[in-house]
Amino acid sequence: MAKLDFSPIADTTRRAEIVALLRRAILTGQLGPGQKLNELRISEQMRVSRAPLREAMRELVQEGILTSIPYAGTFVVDVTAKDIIDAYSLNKVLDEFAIELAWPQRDQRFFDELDRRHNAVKQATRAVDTTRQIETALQLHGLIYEWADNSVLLETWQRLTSRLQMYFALHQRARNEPVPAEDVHETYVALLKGADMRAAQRHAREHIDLDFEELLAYARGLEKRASKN
Amino acid sequence: MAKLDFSPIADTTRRAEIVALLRRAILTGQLGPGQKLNELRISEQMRVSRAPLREAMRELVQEGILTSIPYAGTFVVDVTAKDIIDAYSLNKVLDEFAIELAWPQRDQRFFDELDRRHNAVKQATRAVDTTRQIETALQLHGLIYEWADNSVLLETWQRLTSRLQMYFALHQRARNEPVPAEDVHETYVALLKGADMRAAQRHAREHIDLDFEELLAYARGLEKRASKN
DNA sequence: TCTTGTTAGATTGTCGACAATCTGCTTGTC
DNA sequence: GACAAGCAGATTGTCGACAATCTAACAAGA
Repeated sequence: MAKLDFSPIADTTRRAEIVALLRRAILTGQLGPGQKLNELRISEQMRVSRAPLREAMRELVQEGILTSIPYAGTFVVDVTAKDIIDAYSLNKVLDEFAIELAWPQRDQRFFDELDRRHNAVKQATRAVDTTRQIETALQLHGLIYEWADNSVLLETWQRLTSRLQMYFALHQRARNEPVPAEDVHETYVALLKGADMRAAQRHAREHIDLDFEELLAYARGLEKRASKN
Repeated sequence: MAKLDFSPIADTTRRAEIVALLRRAILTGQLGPGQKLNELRISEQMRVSRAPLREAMRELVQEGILTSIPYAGTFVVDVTAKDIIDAYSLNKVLDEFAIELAWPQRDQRFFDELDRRHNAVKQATRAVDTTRQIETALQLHGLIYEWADNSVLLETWQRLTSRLQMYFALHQRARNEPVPAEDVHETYVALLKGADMRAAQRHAREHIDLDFEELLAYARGLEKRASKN
């Protein structure tokens, strides 16, 4: 009999679906930073009672994309330039570590998956679907974390990714120009297939710094607008 | 008029208190790994309804010390040897990064706080209060993260600390012998006051590895006992 | 005019009850 | 005796209502 792997069945609780809905709304920028989440209004819109909604919100608070003030409300986290800097500098460190751990684990399945995700990025780029472009790029990026075989590291990166995705979405949304169609991941993929680990680590840093400049400019804009308070 | 800083007022929601109670119970080992948390029973014991209790549990699930299976229950996370290895290896990386960031930020207040926390450890050691000993040691350790001025890094470390504290508590609980009374932090503190950053980073790694060996032995014991399933 | 007290409305926090789901046992059938 | 169906019992998930708290507008007094 052939060995068959079943994937976990879908979460069947409203709570889990609400979490997914809210997270998506936040990470795509439909819910902007600082915006308040009115429990009654949202629960009515979703045709759900406040109990599972509130539980879902608690999860997202711990996930770091919502913040809660007792008796005042729950809000989408504010994004400051420093937050972005902090997230990115940590991401660099984690990247280096992840590559180091994943390096000896690379196998055929790794390379196949690498190509698959790379193609997904290219496809989203061609389709000019910016949201999906961000998603796929982060998934490509996350491969080394999945292969690093360190659950705590993976979990940490996934948390960080939530924020990065949010930052990128805000950035994309802010500038109306279409996203560059060129593929910036070609070198990264090639290096991960190669034999020079140090080179891969170095490139991960530099590649990140690339988009970083743009993102920072956007963040500084946010800073200024924050003075409107 | 003298400048006066007020600290934020205490959380006044039941939820927050429940979170604190549960976290403490788990981190001190009163609630062991794999143990199920019966909502009705706990809510009755705490004289609280299930709503805030469940919200509190959602937070702790996201914090990584509880795990939830829909319609089955919420349990204290299982601890495997690999979890401990993973947490520690990540901790090393984060430590190096934190020291690097905190290094130029060191000032008189840093040194004062360093001594204060170091004394707290020594006092707990003299009093043979193992729980407090773990707490204070982690707080001493956390100083570099607080001074690193990177909110994402600090948050990440605090999550990691939850687990480390849990692991240590389990370890301490497992062995009945009293904790060594000698002070293993003397060198660490001295190095943080010194001028050689690399040396401090190196020592952080080695110092961690010290307790690590013991902890790992305990973890492997857990592994074996897990076969009782 | 500025400050302080009051009040109404809205929103969050909490509660008790009901619905959905799981687990283990019993029952019946072969 | 083995095995599937079905039935309690317990537990989690969800709901609607009530209590506690905050906010903002307004009134009263210095």
